[in-house]
Amino acid sequence: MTRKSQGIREVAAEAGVSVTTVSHALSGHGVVSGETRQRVQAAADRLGYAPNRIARALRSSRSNVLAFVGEELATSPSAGPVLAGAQAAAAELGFMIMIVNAQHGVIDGPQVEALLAQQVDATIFVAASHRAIDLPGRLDTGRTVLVGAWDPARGIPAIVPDEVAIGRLATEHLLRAGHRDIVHLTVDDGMPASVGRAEGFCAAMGDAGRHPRVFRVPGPADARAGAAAMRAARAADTAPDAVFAFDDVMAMGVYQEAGALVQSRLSVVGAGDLRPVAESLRPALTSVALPWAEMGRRAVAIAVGMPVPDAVGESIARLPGVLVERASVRSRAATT
Amino acid sequence: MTRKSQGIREVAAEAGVSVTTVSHALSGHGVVSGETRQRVQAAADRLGYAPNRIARALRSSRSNVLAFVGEELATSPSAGPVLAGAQAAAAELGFMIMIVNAQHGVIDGPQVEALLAQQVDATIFVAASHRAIDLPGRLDTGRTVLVGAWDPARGIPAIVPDEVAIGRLATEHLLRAGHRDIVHLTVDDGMPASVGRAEGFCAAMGDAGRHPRVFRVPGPADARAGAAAMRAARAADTAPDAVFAFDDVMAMGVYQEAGALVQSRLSVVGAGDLRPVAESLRPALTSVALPWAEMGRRAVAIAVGMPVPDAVGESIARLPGVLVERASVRSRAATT
DNA sequence: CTGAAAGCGCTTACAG
DNA sequence: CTGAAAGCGCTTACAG
Repeated sequence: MTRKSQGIREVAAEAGVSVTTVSHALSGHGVVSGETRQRVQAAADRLGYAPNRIARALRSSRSNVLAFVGEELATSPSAGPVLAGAQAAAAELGFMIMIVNAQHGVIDGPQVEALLAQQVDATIFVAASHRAIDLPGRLDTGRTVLVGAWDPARGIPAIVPDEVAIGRLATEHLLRAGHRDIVHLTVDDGMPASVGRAEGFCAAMGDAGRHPRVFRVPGPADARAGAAAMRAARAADTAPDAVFAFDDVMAMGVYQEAGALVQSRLSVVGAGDLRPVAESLRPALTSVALPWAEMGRRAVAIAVGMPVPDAVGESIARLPGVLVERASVRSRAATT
Repeated sequence: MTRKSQGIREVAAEAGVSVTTVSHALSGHGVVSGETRQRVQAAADRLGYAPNRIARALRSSRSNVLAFVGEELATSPSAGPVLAGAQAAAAELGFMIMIVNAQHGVIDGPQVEALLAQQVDATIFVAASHRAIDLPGRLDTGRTVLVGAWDPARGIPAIVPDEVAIGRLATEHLLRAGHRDIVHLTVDDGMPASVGRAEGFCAAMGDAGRHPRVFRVPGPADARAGAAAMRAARAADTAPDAVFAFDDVMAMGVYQEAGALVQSRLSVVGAGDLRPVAESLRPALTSVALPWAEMGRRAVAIAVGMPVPDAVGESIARLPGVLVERASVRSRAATT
C-alpha cells in the first residue's frame, strides 16, 4: 500500500536535478526553465510523489490548514452546510480543515491550544445561532473570521445572514403572488433573526402600501409557538390570506393550527429551508433558505486572503437568502 | 498576541537542562527524575510552552490527527452527530480531526492525496446511509475505519447501527405499553435499515406471540410514503392500535393520513429521532435514536488503537439505538 | 537558471 | 538520569 516513502530526494534523483530545483519546479516559487520543470514534473508523476505537507509546514511556517470551530456541531442546522461550503472552498485553494466542537457554547481550552500548536493559518468560528458573541481571547489571533455571529468588542471580520433581506424576500414573494393581507408570525426573543426578518417584512409591506401586522409570541420558535401565533392572528383579525412564519418549524405549527385553511387557501412561507420539515409538510412548504454554504465559502476566502495580524479591518458581510419554492404559496388575483 | 515563539530551547534554558531532557520530561517517554520533571514542567508553564505539533509530527511520523471523510456533510442527518462524537473522543485522546467532504458519494482524488500528504494517522469514513460500499483504493491504507457502512470486499473494521435491535426496541416498547395489533410501515428499498428494522419488528412480535404485519411501499421513505403505507394498513386491516414507522419522516406521513386517530388512540413510534420533526409533531413523536455520536466515539477509539497496517482483523460492530420517549405512545390495558 | 547548505522545532537512538 | 548530535522532509536565502 504505502509506497516506500517517495521523497523529494527520489524525485531529484529521478529527474537528475537537485532537491532545490525540484522544490522550485513543483512549488512554482522559484524560477526554473520550462524544460527542467517538465522533467521534474514527469519524474514526480512517475514516482507518484506529493510533497509532505507536514515538512512543508514546518519549514515554511504556513500549514495550509484552517481551523473550524463550530458550536453544537451535532445539532445545529447550520453546522453541516457551513462546514461543507468551507470545505469545498478550502479544497479549491489547497487548504485542509481541522475541526473542533464547542459544546454548549464553550470551547475547550486544551483544544484551542492544540489548534495553535497545530500552526493553523487562520480560524473560522461558526456560531449555532445568529448573535453577538465574545470570542475567547486565545482565539483572537488576528486571523479569525466569524460566521453567523459578530464580536462587538473586537474588530473581527464577520459574515452573517442578511435577516432583513430574508424577511423582505419572503414577503415580496407573497406580494408578487397577489396576496395583500399578510401577517408575520414570530417570536419575541429579540435576536437578530427575529427582529431582522420582522423588519424586512414591515419594510416590504410598507413599500407595497400595506399595513404590516406582526404577531409575536414568547420563544422558543417551535411548532407550539407557531400554532399560538396563528391562533392570535385569527383571533385579532379578519382572516389573513397569507402568512410569513419566522421559520419552518413555526410554519409547521401554522399547519397544525390551521390545516384546512392551508390546504385550501392560506399561503405560507417559512425560513430556514429545513428539508425534512419543509418537504414533508403538505402542501410542501416554500421557504427562504439561509446562505450557509455560501457563508462557509466566504469565510474561507477571507481567512485565506487574510493579511498578517492587525492589518485586518472590521467588517460585517451580510448575505441574502434564497427562495426555495414549493407548494405552499398559491398565486391569487391581485385585488389591491 | 502570539508570544515570541517559545520553543523547547527556551524551556530548556529556563529550566537549566538540555532540550533532550525537556522532551523526555514533557512527553513522558524518557526516564527523568521526578525533581527534574517538575522543574521542566514549571518552566514550561511559566513560558506558556506547548510543543509544536507540526515539528513533533515530522520527527516522530505520528501526526496525532485523524482524517474524517464524511459523505454529504451538508445534509446527512448523521454527519453532525458522528462528527461531534468523534471530535469529543479525539480531544480526550489528544488527537485532532481533519475533515473532507465526499459530495454525492465521490471523494475528490486530490483531497485524498492531501490527506495522505498530511500524514494523518488513520482515517474514518462516514457514510450518509447505511449500506455496503466500495472504499476507494487510496483510502484503504490499513488504517481506516468505516462508520455506517461496511466494505464486503475488504476486511475493514466497520461500525454500524444495529437495525434489528432498533426494530426490536421500538416494537417491544409498544408491546410493553399494552398494544397488540401493531403494524410496521416501511419502504421496500432493500437497504439494511429497512430490512433490519422490519426483521426486529417481526422477531419481537413473534416473541410476543403476535402476527407481524408489515406494509411496504416504494421508497423513498418520505412523508408521502408514510401516508401511503398507513392508507394501505387501514385498507387491508381491522384498525391497528399502534404503528412502528420506519423513520420519523414516514411517521409524519402517518400523522397526516390519520391525524385524528393519532390524537385519540393510535400510538406511533418512529426511528431516527429527527429532532425538528419529532418534537414538532403533536403529540410529540416517540422515536428510537440512532447511536451516531457513540459510533463516532467508537470509530475514533478503533482508529487510534489501530496497530500497524495489515494487522487489523475484519469486524463489524453493531450498536443499539436508544428510545426517546415523547407523547405518541399511550399505554393501554393489556388484553392479550 | 541551478544547487549546496542551513534550518524549521522537535524526537530519538546513542553515549556517558 | 542526562545530554550532544543526528535527522524527520521539506523550503529558502544565498552563491555561482
